[in-house]
Amino acid sequence: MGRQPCCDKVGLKKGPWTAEEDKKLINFILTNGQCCWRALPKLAGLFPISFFSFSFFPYKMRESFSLLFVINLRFFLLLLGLLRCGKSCRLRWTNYLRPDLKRGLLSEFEEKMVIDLHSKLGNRWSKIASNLPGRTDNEIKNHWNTHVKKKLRKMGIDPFTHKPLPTTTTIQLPDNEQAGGPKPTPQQSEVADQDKEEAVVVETPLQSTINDQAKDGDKSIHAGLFDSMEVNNDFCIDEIPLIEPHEILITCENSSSSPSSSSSSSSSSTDTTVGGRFLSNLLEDLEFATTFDYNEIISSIWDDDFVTSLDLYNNCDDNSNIMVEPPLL
DNA sequence: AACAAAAACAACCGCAGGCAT
DNA sequence: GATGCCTGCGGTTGTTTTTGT
Repeated sequence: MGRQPCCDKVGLKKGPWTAEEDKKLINFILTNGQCCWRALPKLAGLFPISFFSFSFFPYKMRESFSLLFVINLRFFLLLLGLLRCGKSCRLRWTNYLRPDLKRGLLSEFEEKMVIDLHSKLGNRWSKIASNLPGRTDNEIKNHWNTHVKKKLRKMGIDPFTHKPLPTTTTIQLPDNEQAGGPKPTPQQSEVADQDKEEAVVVETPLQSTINDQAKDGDKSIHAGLFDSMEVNNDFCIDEIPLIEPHEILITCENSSSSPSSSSSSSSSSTDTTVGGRFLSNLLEDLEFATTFDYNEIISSIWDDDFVTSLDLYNNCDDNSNIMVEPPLL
């Protein structure tokens, strides 16, 4: 009895993500949190939030002192779902779109930490990444394979054993690399065993230094790291080129909605309300939506007028008619 | 300028482990 | 304990970008 594939691959898209796909994925996760990845592609196609609700936008505020509200009835029609498998969505989010990601090359300090941790943990990239906030296992793995290995070899250090290379040998790939990675050293095996016993923290010399810093106050390990490295931990939107800040649709509901109903959007997908309806109900409309022209729907929703009015409202201090829901991460 | 090779990076694949039934 | 599902992990591949000729 074989294991089921993670998804039905027929008709699913592969390869690089488009800005539109990113937009859908970000909008969905920011408003609904991360629910089960397998179901996400279908749900993410349901355009976010104020579904069939009335959105009130101040209109012509500059031309007239009388506040004119235009009922912006937007049929946030169900768009086609993301044609990606859940696994692909998860990878895209965790490796590229997550707001807390740092991007760009690893700093010298981070690189040293990676080397240090690799000497203890081997190729367990996720464990290594967990010690480097804002970095993903994939990123570290790639950096290791493209930069660090070469650098260590140049320095005469075997990147697998972390011991000095024999001086007379020419640089060549060790057998274990070609066979798919190093076998753990006794030291690494020991660490692996420790891990099995549950949450044993491997403290490297570098981490010890950080811990010492942390002891001076309430700062966490990572806070100490960040302080010493002058790292900006803010969501650096200009480092995520595909999505402009204003393109991220923020949940907006009118004042008649209670805060509690809004906050419920972080609950499970089956309970999540979207504009007063349940997602499960929305799913039923999927076939209805597919009868519309996809591009037409996209353009109608993301037209300049709409984005401008949304920005205007979000920047308004007196948001008496609107509630902006913070991203749920 | 054109092409090839190398490097860098993003994404995919298959497996393993955890959990619920 | 067996089975099925979901998620996370690590290795690998494919694509894009950069560099060299």
